Amino acid sequence: MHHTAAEILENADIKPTPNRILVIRSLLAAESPLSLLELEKDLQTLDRSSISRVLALLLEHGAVHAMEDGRGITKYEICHSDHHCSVSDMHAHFYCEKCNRVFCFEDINAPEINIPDAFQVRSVNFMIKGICPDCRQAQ
Amino acid sequence: MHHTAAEILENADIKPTPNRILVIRSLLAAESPLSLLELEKDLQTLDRSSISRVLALLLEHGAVHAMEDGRGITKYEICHSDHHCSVSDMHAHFYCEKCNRVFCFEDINAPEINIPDAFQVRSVNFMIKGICPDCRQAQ
DNA sequence: GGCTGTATGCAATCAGGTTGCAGGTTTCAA
DNA sequence: TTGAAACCTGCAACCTGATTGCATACAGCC
Repeated sequence: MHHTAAEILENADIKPTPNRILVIRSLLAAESPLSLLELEKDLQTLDRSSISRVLALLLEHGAVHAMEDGRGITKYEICHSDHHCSVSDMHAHFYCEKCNRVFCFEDINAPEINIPDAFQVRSVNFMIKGICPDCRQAQ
Repeated sequence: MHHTAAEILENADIKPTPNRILVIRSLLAAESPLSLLELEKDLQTLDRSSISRVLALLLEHGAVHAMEDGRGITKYEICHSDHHCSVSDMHAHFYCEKCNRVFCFEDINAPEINIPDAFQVRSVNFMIKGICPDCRQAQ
């Protein structure tokens, strides 16, 4: 379950370069999914384009999940399932329209979907939007 | 259920200007949700900013739904429930990663979500991504 | 060592979308 | 009927998130 950055890269069959390790560490340390720009802020020594390319590679190899928050901004989180991110892994997320943070509800899976066989499902984005507890209190 | 553009505007308490009627007609005529740029292509006489402002107004008054497809692009569709778009109205959508179209599954509602009370839910985005029947066949 | 392919950083570019502003139209009261 | 206020629209400029082209740097390998 709890892998190091190097292990995650090895599992995904990606060469562990310094940049890639830094990006994964940052994602692991975050308590919620991060956007490209949040990663850039966190990893000040890396160029945005480098982070973007690392994320694209990680996505391609299934090492991270991507999801859109409520504003068309993509957020990334480490995929915790060991090898295959099946559709049923996808848990729900909550996007706070005030503070723009994304929360994971690991225990709320995306529901069984029963769509015509002719559609080939690859992933599911299940985003609940509203106001988070912190922001409600602060109002 | 099947309203005219003017009726939809009246229901939403919005003054029916020509641009607004054109935008709604275009959305009604489309068999799937449209993005701002798709609307612009469809309504060649209207400026993109005008369409954008119409969409913002319609959204504000609950006359349309907005959803993000798989690439951070917002798509819009007419809200078919007569007056109040409660969370439970939200049906699932399918985004085809090949042709970028969005399909509605009107009969698949977003599931009951059971998240802590402290979170105030406003809307739900339930997007299934993959390959649509047409594109599978064309492969 | 020298070659090849990959990684990286910088700058430029792109795309979707919004905003500022000026001109036009509607509304409505005097 | 006139005039003021509010609203609507189009154009251009801008903003922001993200990607691409290109030159350099590096790693792995013979």
